Amino acid sequence: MEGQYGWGTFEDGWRKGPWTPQEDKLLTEHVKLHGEGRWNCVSRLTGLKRSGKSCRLRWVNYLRPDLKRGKITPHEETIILELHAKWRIRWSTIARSHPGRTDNEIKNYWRTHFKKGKMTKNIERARANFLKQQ
DNA sequence: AAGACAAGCAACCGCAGCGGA
DNA sequence: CTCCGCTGCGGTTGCTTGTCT
Repeated sequence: MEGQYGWGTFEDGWRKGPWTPQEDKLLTEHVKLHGEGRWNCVSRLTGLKRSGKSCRLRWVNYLRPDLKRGKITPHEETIILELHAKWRIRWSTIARSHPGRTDNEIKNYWRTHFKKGKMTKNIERARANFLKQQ
């Protein structure tokens, strides 16, 4: 298995950096077999040299079968704006209310599209709409 | 064609909360 | 009650890709 890890490095016995298709496969099979959770056991059970933290992140943000992937549509953007008006920076809560998208994805989208003063009017409008519905 | 810069995104880090021993 | 390990969350970093000059 040596030599196929790209630039990933080892630290304290754990591998870090980008995931390989082999690692993805191992993790996917593990979740299929044992379900989500018990992330700290994944390395022991599968032989993956990844921390539980890293495994959970990879699964939640990339491997989950119900993920939509692809670009965020204007409709989804509106939903995100409204949810943000409601929950502010509770990304995980927003993600749960918006199936198919991850908190990391929403957070990244927000930071690149809205944060730097861009589309402030839209954000305000969404917040006003939300408050009106209260 | 090539270098500089910006945007997008995957992944890591530190911390807090929770539950079991 | 306290300690410790595990999980989840929000913030941040840095690599990759696209665009501009």
